[in-house]
Amino acid sequence: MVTSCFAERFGDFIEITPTERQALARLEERTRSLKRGAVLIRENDNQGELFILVSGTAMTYVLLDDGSRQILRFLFPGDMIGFSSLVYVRSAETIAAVSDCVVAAFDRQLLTKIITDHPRLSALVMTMNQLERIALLDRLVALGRTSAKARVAAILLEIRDSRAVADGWSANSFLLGLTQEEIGDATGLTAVHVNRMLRQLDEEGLIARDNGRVTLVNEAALTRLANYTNRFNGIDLSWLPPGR
Amino acid sequence: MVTSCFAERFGDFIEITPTERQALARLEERTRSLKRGAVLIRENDNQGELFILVSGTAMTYVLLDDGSRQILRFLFPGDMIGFSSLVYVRSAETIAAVSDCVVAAFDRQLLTKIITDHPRLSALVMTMNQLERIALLDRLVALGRTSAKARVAAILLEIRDSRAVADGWSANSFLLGLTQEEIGDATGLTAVHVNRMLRQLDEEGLIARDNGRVTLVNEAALTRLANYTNRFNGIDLSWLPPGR
DNA sequence: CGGTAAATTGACCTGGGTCAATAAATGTGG
DNA sequence: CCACATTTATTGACCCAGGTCAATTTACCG
Repeated sequence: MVTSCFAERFGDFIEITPTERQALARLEERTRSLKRGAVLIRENDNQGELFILVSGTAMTYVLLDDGSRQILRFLFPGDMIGFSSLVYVRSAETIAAVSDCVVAAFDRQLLTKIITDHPRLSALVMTMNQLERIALLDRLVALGRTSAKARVAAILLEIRDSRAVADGWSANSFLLGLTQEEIGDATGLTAVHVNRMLRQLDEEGLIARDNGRVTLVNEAALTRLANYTNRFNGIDLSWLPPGR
Repeated sequence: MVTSCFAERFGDFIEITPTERQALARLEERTRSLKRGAVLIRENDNQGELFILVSGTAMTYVLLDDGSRQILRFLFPGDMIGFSSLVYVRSAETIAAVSDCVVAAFDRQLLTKIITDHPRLSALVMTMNQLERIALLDRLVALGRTSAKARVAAILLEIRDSRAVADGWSANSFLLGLTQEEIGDATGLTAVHVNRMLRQLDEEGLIARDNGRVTLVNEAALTRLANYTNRFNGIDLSWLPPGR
């Protein structure tokens, strides 16, 4: 049976046809392993390749002149990587492995072919792009208008839910897999302040920590505090064209 | 001659075929006028319609429980509106008119049809979505890692360049068309602090102001200060499938 | 077991927020 | 075209959330 990380992402929503599955499988033929910290695409690079994350966690970020870093998004298995180097001559963001990862590389011409031959997959790719846009949107709101504590709470929930989708099951205790500096760079805070916020959330009984492992003790309160919405719910694919 | 705001957006890059032009024109048949301040789509709404902005300036924002607002993006003629209510049952963001505007409404089924019949237009829609994603990304970086002054400078440049694309010509003096409160809600600042930053930029000789009109006196310095990249340059459409 | 990356914590500082008062600008009805 | 009402812009005084710096401690790794 031909498999595809990307297809699995939407397995619960739609039935992929055999032809479609085959087309998607072609995207994941050439895999490559990355060690924690390795850079896959550097800002301003362009090698004309796209990727699908097969396993592990990756992230995208931008470095500023003063050396500070803004992490834009964490990536999980099934995520498509590198659209910004598709549309622009130079990539707007750097993409790097947060944990050891496996990625599948494919040429942009393969995407062009899918768009031409498989309208429904084309719509799925659009959907993925929108989901990603909305993840950015949520983080943007958090950075612009919520407190440090809320942002840290939000990222804990986001990581838990993203991992749940990739792994297929959800637990309220999980390995975070991020350093406090990474959390800070994602939330627009310093590592020091992230530490203080984690301690507070801990002291207030909202979470418990044990070496990288986080337990969401009071998820409802955390969700409220963080102004968090689980974006994996409420997806609507009723507008998709039929499969080919 | 059939016209399309959306098509014009990419007129410099590719030659649209007559059939394509016709398909796009169908998206803009039903227009509607909006008064400044009117809400087109409310957060959590869903009427299953998409829009193209024909004239004027609009914005998307999210309101938080405490009443604060984060403006995500300003929209200009040719922008497609409402993708988040396409992919989700409920819209993630509110869309409202910043100035009096005209929008064209079309049913999501029309988009489905375009995806099915016109692969190249489908790729163009994807491109638009990416451009929008990258606009969010730039703002995210600004909010997370740059100073208030830099963010205000960035928004001035962004508005100027966006308007230039929509109008087809660029000037270093333009009507901002935003209140300082709107600038604040877009940059994650208070209106009061936006005012202070504008004054500083003015005093430092980077800009000049005269009622809502802004003149970029030292654009190079402003660009450097803001860490600004003009995303209307460097677009690559070489991967697009041929037109039908 | 030494060496480095990551987490913690305290002391202190500052960029941007809050509150409040005033002045300009813009709109509205008559 | 005027008088009044409502936004919007401006400025000062003061405050605090989150940053900076520096010192330890703890975890991880060859």
